[in-house]
Amino acid sequence: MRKETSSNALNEKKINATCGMGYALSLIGGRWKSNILWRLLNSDKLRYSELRRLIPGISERMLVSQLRELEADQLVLRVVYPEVPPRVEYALTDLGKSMRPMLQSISDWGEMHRKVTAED
Amino acid sequence: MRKETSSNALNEKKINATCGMGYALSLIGGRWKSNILWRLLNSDKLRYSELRRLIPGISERMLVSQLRELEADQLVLRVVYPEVPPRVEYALTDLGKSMRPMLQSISDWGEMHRKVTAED
DNA sequence: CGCATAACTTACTTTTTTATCAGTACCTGA
DNA sequence: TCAGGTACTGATAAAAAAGTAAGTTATGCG
Repeated sequence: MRKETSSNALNEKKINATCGMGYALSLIGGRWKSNILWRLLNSDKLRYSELRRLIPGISERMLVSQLRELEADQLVLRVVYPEVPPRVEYALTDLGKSMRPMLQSISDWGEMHRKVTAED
Repeated sequence: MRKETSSNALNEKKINATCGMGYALSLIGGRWKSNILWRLLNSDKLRYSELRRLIPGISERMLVSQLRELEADQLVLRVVYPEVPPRVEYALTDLGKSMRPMLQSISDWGEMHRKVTAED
């Protein structure tokens, strides 16, 4: 759980309140979020079980919690079909889709950095 | 300290090895890094004490450790002047400067997201 | 009835990251 | 000689993030 009054939490809050960059990173910075977002950017929508299969190594707990956070931040839409067995589909919202150029530039820069520093 | 063989560490390693985005985020994702990088982007070079003053709330230990990581990742250059009292200046490397468009796009998107979600 | 299935929960532990706070070395000017 | 500035280091503790493993729910099918 989060302790809202710790220096830790307060520092994070202060940073995010003043800096768009810190704020944005807090939204996409979870361990598995980039991976999840990447999958969703490349396919219209995905079921929970598809995401689980596509992302090797992720636990159910992590998959759910990252999805819930993305949903709370209005980046991902969760659609439940009242069937048995259940079916739940995840898709990017418009706000989520607006991340594409940013995510692309992060990805490109990362690959560039990796290449450049590998030469040493 | 880091335990290189934990599932946690292995997961991170695997993600970063395959995904430029995860890799890039691991370089700029520290609590204070965006702040430090922002300052350095906006001024040619800064002394340790200037950074400390510019970034309210950061502890010396955090400032040093974040700078050291940035240095290890070849994003920041550390120049020591053998004077008394000591003078140490930090500046972005060329690789560091190459982050500007990426950081700008992260920042812009963050501000946009904040504005849009504040309307609810 | 009892099993299978999808999409989760819950309880708990481990690992990682941040914070706190007290040093250190060096010379200098008073 | 002694306080003061600069740029740190180290030990320890607190907080947060991530991982592990075992439930849960609802229902259609054999």
